Amino acid sequence: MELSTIPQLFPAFEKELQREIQEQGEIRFYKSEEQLMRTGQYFRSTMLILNGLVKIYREDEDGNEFFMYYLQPGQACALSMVCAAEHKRSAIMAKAVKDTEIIAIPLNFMEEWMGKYKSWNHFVISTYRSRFEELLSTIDHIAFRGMDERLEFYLKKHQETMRTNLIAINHQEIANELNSSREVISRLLKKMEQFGKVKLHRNAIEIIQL
Amino acid sequence: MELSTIPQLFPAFEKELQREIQEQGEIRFYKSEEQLMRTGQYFRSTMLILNGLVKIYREDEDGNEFFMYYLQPGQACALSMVCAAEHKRSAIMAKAVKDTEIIAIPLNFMEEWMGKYKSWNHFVISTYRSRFEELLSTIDHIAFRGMDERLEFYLKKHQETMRTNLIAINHQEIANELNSSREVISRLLKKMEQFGKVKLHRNAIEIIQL
DNA sequence: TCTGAAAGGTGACGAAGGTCACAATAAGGT
DNA sequence: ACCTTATTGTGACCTTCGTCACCTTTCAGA
Repeated sequence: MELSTIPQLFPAFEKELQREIQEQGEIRFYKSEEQLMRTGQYFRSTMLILNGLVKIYREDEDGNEFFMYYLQPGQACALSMVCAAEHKRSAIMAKAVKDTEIIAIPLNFMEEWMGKYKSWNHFVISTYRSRFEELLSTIDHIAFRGMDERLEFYLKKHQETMRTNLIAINHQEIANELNSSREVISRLLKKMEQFGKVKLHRNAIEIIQL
Repeated sequence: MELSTIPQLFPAFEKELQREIQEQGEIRFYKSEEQLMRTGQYFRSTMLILNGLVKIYREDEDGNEFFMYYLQPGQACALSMVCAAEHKRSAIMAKAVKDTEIIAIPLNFMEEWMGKYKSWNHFVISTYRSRFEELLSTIDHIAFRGMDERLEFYLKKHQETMRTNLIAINHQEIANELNSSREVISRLLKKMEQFGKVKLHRNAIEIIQL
């Protein structure tokens, strides 16, 4: 299947680069819920998402986690680029939320291709750019918005990304991802239900109107 | 003075690139407190700091501002790169905190040099990288830490960046930069004074022990 | 020296959100 | 059908922080 997906997901890459990726990259599979990388880990490669879906979290020393953004097929983990290049520990945690297939590009090729392939260079830079903007928008939310707005935004993102109005998740997990507590999330969800924005089910939230 | 500072501040750049920067770049001066760019503005160029000091803020629609990080001589504004490249409006505000001299590189050269000069390419990427990390650390603070810790961190950054133990600033301004309120900052500072961490003066804070 | 503006201090109060304890429901396995 | 466990609901309470009102101190300029 890799033979078909790489040109499809990365059509801007030169044929030769697509071939190299297939030759040098190592395909890996992760089951849903499996961690692709842990906070504190070193990188030896950068990762391109082939299919599935990945969520990126920030963690602090006390184990609090905090959802930042999604990575979709055709995207790369900007942090793995940062860390691989600087030989630094990972500052983030990545988790598969569907069964996910990635291709890992060893650091040395990543560097080599930067000079060799214009399209790779462009890809790396535009990856930084888009993640940069995600981070800014994340900062906006936690700096300027209340938990109610953040919850709505979270649900909206989930809805758009997963393309479904029925979100299969429990309140505790949402609380973790927003670095809040279950009771608070439960209360806010209840309020949203009263406003007709969602309908609550066990282990699921149905989006009505956001 | 530009003739000497560019090779000095950007020693990794090829001689030819240094010459091009001097030829194509436009030197601009900003007085302390002057804004280098405003939220909502379009970019036609990216900026390299030659001397002085610049602070980068995030602003929301209601005019709340929020300090993110410093830019020092030899550094570039990553956001101006993002925005210039994508023809997007600025999502940030930049303000000189000392009299500051910058050199503005028009967008088309920025792109051209990416292919032409390895060192420029590397510079752009490492600018993204370091700003990326700044943003992550900013997120940490607002997501996981209370105002007390954030205030200490703010003062520490100021102290390190300005290389002085006497910070000339009033409480209201700190409150603005942390998106808090004067009273809260005053109270926290008082508490820090009781713990012997700082000594408070009018329009100034003396760092004792952080 | 006087005075007004700026800066800082303080108490009261409220809202948001975190924590605790425990009740109510629902689902799945036996 | 019954029991166990996971999930959700709820009230009480606390802390942090923002806001308001008003006071005190400091300082620069008339």
